[in-house]
Amino acid sequence: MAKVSMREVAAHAGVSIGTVSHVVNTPEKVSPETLAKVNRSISDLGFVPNAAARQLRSGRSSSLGLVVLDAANPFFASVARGARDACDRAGLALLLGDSGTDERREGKYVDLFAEQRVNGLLVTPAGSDLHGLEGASRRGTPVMLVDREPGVASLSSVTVDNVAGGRLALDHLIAGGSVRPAFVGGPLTLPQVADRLAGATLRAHDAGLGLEVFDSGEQTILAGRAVGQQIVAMSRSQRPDAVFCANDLIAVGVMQAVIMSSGLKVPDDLAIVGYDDIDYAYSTIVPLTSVRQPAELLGRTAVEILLNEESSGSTGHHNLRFTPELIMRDSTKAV
Amino acid sequence: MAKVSMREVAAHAGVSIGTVSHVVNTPEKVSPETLAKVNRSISDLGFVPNAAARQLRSGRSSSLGLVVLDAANPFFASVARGARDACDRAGLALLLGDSGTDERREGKYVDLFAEQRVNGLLVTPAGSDLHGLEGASRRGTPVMLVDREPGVASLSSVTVDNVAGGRLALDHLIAGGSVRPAFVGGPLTLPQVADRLAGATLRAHDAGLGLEVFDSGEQTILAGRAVGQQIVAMSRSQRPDAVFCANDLIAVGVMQAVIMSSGLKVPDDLAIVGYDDIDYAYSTIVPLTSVRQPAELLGRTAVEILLNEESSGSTGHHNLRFTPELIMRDSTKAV
DNA sequence: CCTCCGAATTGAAACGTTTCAATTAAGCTG
DNA sequence: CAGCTTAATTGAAACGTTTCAATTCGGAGG
Repeated sequence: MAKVSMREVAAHAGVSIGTVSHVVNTPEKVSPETLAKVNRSISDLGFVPNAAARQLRSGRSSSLGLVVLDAANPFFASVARGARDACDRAGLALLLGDSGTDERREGKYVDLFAEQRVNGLLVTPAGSDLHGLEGASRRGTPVMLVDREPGVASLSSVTVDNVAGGRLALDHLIAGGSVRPAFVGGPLTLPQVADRLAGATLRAHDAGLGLEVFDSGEQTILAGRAVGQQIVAMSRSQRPDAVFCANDLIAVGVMQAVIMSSGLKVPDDLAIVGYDDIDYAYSTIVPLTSVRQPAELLGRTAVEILLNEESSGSTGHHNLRFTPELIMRDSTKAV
Repeated sequence: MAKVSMREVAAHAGVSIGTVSHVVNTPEKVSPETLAKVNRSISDLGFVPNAAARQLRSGRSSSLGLVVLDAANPFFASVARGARDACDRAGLALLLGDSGTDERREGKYVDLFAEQRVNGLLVTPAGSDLHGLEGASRRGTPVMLVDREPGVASLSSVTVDNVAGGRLALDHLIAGGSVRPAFVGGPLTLPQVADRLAGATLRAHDAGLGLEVFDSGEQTILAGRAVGQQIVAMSRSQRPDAVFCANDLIAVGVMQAVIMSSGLKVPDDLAIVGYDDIDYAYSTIVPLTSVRQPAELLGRTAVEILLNEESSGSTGHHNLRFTPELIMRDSTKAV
């Protein structure tokens, strides 16, 4: 209870403070008897080292900060898991912040982590303004963008190619015989959504097809279901024969609408492709075909690059882009 | 880049270090001109206060630690959100640790947070052994159990009454006309699951009914679907007419199995009650009746009690138990 | 013109570690 | 047993803040 520092432990064990420090950090350089004696005092007194003092003196923090848009989103949960694994392996602690897509809160976490002198900062920015992050980087906290291209900003990043993902999805739908594909997603201002749509549009045009766009507004099951009901209500000749959804939750919603409708069947009347390949995708009524993003790998790699840049003291920036992969299941026709 | 401390700022602005500290912490006690001058130096030099030094000197950490079983589980995501809101309001930062139901990792986080001198620690313990937490508490880090009764351990806690929850679910099923209810859940060794089953069994017996138990092993959609297929395959006379699932994911799995089967309908042939009322429960094909736990409230209250005990310096322990609530939707028959 | 007051600023002492040069002890070698 | 070498321990100086008593300064009151 009463604060107990190395001073008290040293007094209790009859050694110097320096020796106590050695016992805690480099026990192999201490004689066995002293080691035992000091360790006994430590547990007798209930000594807990003070991280602040240690860090102040040594300069090391042995932790990393991660700021995500929404910790409850399965995609980010996976990213966080990958980052955590990489940190574990490097003996670092991972501090997690959830911005809730709020730029103000994001800034608060960035400042907090910078003051903690974390070894590095992984951020999926909520807004379009990256100046704050560039500032933090300039002030000495290495910053890495996750799932976001740096654009003109001079920052490192790890991303997944969203344009390629959109192309991949349309490839598959067209190969399956679709002549009237559509896109469901939103908000269309989100870089991730816009790029997926761009890739899909490109591929459709290549095949001489159009691509009708349904703006779902949000990326939720409910929003998807609303669009799905709209699609189901269309006349047979107007109705798309396949949809590419910007995210699995939207896809699940569309699927629900189709299945609830009396007559239509997935994939015969409407083929569906989702995005992210979240764990739940595998468990939908009709297992969902989806564009998989290597979420865990994204998190893991971000950490590894960060630590690498740091130890090599390299000044340049790394921008790594992964390629997504199509996971075929029953919600689309086999090729 | 080059380390810049208050010393450099003071030199650059031509004032003393103490004044710089005042500018940062109590700007109202500094003359306007000095304030402006120093603030300018701060941004010119890119000064970022060192949290370690501040904390070492002041003793305050202004942060709280939360260790959950699984950050990807929607229930814990809600708990974390509630805790975060309460922390925001108190001007504290929330540090999140994910034990992944691994006692070793949990211990690592507890130690880490204790060394950081967090103001308090919220933990949902992975194992049955609470001695480590009692130790941390004795050594000066206030500990609060979340969603776990302290048993003989002398710790504070915030929980939801699982026995009452089970009773509530069966109440509703029986009122809806069920004469052959069943329970689906697992592992049965998990305190939360065992208590829900106990409450349900009690209520069924009160009504002179039995309660068949299906052990799902895990709490996932897939595990639930497996049990569901088993139920669907039973003869009409053997088959339960209603199931109470220990968790919403299991319930979703059971529902999928029933809907995929040709003939059966929810709730007419099988009524289903879930547990947790996760956001997805509202979005299933047949909206799911569920026992709601006040997850956000749990997190928020845990933080508030912790801060309260601390400021009042009370030595006693508080054990608060919430009562769950039934949310009726279409997966059960209206009463 | 002297005194006294409040506001603004300063100086220096902690806070609890790590780290490294310096010291002591102890064991070998010849 | 003198002279070395190595291992174990010690002492003291940082690290970058906060905090508080002490100081300075410009007026207001007498």
